[in-house]
Amino acid sequence: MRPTPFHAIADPTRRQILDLLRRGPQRAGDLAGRFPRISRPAVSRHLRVLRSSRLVKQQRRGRELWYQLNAQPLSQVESWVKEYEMFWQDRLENLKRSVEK
Amino acid sequence: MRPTPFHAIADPTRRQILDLLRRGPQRAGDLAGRFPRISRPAVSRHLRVLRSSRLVKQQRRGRELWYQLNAQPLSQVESWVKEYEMFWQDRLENLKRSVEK
DNA sequence: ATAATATGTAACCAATCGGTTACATAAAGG
DNA sequence: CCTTTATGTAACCGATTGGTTACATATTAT
Repeated sequence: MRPTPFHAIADPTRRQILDLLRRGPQRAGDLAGRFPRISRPAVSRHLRVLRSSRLVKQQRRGRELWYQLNAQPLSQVESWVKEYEMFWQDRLENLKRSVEK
Repeated sequence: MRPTPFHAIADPTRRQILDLLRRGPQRAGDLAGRFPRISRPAVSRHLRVLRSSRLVKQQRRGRELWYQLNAQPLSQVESWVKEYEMFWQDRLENLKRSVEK
């Protein structure tokens, strides 16, 4: 079962990993090094979730594994959230809508 | 502990509840009625999660409880995702960025 | 008062999650 | 070859999740 991007970004560590990858591809070990409080295998498993939801791609280079951001699936999240924009952009409009009902 | 909006929208049923509430306030029972496959108490607990992450507000009207969308916390999700827009909008740019590194 | 209606909560359960330590695998270096 | 380095996986564990059924509470109707 492929986790939805909604599920993948629910975890704060996974969001942080994606944030790090915006600066460019990184090795698995480098990423793990950024999280002093959790073990390398834990990060490795977060990477697996991100991989299976297609948010990152991996590429072997010798014995190193480089992870690269693939933001595409996030467009699904954006388009969902976008439908809610009008509801917080002005509250008057929101209120009006409710009253009309 | 207040769940983040990221966590709240990770569950598909909760997203659907929010979708329903875009059309206007609804009673707890009406919402539950929209989900034939899961029990009313289950929906009630999803509502509790949404409540504690401030995505809905409730209002008593006699013996009915009306739920209303409060989209505000979703702006947090939107602004996070927004930072990734450029990464899927054109892949050439994305590729260039990687190569520069 | 009593019953009916609308809704939340408690107790329980199996599945999933996120972490750990120990082990497996694969490539590079001496 | 054997060792080191980089990384994933397995087994295990306690906490959380999402569902269920049974019960509690509050408000309206008879």
